[in-house]
Amino acid sequence: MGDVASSRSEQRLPLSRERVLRTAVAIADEHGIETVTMRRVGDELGAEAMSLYHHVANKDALLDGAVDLVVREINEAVDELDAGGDWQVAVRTRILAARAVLLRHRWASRLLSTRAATSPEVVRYHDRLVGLLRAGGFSFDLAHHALHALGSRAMGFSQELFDPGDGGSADSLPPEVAAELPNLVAMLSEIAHDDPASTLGWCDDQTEFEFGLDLLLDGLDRRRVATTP
Amino acid sequence: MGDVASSRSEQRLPLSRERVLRTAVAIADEHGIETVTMRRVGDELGAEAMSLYHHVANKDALLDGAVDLVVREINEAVDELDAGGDWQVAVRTRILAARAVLLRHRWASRLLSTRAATSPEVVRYHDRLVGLLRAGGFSFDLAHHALHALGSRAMGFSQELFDPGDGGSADSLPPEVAAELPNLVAMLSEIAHDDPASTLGWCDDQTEFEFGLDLLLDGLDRRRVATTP
DNA sequence: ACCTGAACACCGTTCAAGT
DNA sequence: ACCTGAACACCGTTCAAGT
Repeated sequence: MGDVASSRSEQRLPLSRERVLRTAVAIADEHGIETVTMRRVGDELGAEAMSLYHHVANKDALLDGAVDLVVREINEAVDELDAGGDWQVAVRTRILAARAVLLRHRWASRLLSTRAATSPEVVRYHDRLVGLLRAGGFSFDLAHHALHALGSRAMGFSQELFDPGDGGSADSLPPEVAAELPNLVAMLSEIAHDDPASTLGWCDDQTEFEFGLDLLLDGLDRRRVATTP
Repeated sequence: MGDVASSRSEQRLPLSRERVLRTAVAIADEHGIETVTMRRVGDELGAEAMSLYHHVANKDALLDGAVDLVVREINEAVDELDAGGDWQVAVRTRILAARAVLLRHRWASRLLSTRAATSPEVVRYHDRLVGLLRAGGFSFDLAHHALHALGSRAMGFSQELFDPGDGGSADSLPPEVAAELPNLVAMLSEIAHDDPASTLGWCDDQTEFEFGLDLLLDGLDRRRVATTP
């Protein structure tokens, strides 16, 4: 019905690469990336799946293009930020702004880390980041290490391997399982004791992201000072 | 031909969950994860694709099981290590051992970060890691932050967003592109100048991984000291 | 030039039927 | 119980044909 692109009133706008990619992003945002199929994107545009091939090479190119649109959105948000002052503040602010955009397109981070394809927008983002580091007194060598050390965190997301809070409270586990996990069980029960209100969802993603980020930024600053005459 | 499981001499061993999963791992190791299909795994075992459904619920379960096999391999490697001494050394050694296993199954890290499914083996790995941190003087709270901060690095891999060395030497870029990337171009040319031999492949993954890891471990130790009476 | 209908190859999966 | 053949729904994609 009133779905992504309400298809009736518009008098069949001609397709374009831009419209195709924007539609893919919209579908992914609303229904998840796994529902983005050539047929579905075509439907949403009032066209056949096969028509898309005049504007994108194939499905891989469509997904690459959709991700690139998101990174462009990041770059636009980030270009407006103040690049002066303390480098740690500038870098931190920039990375958290990138994160805010990615939180609006939750499917994007997985694709971003999956497809090696280094899009111009991704490279541009990193170029500006190196600029901030240089302005903050980093050698090119240390800036280079910094990019690697930050990894996906540079762009505002990190790969959580498992959510320690997922299991709920410690005593929800079967005893024979709990016996095999003495440290996690103890950790969970201490947290539950300290803050009984929050058994589930006691890991605040944003807080944890910032904790890890600050750890890296502090460490990098220490290396910077150590290598600067 | 002499493929993953040479199918002739063996007198049709009965299928089992274990054999199905091991075959999936072997195919992924040799030909890539994208070649692992139900039909292919069946073929390799001299059975029909449909027979697999008696041993795994569906393809998702098969992939989960295959990843779990790899994590079990990590746990076996890691259980043999010395858990005593300096906590940083113990944790570092353990993480690099996990990394060594993952490098033998390069497809696994992507699946590991993709599927939220917190397998018993993954949870077990983290339980032991928390144990090391506790023994090193971490509070449960700080150990918890540490897990988040390490993220996928705890298990030996990190999400590289793009390889700054991928573009080759700086002057291989078209000039109008290079003009848009002043900082990366300068970074690349300085590296090329300092070490002319290595234009491509000048980022050593292992070195960069350890750099980022040490940054985090140092930062965590500093926090530990700051919070310990 | 842009769009389409029919068709193809290849998936995961169901189900009734075999032993 | 374990395994299988045929079939189904749903992909991405090719291609010749339309305007």
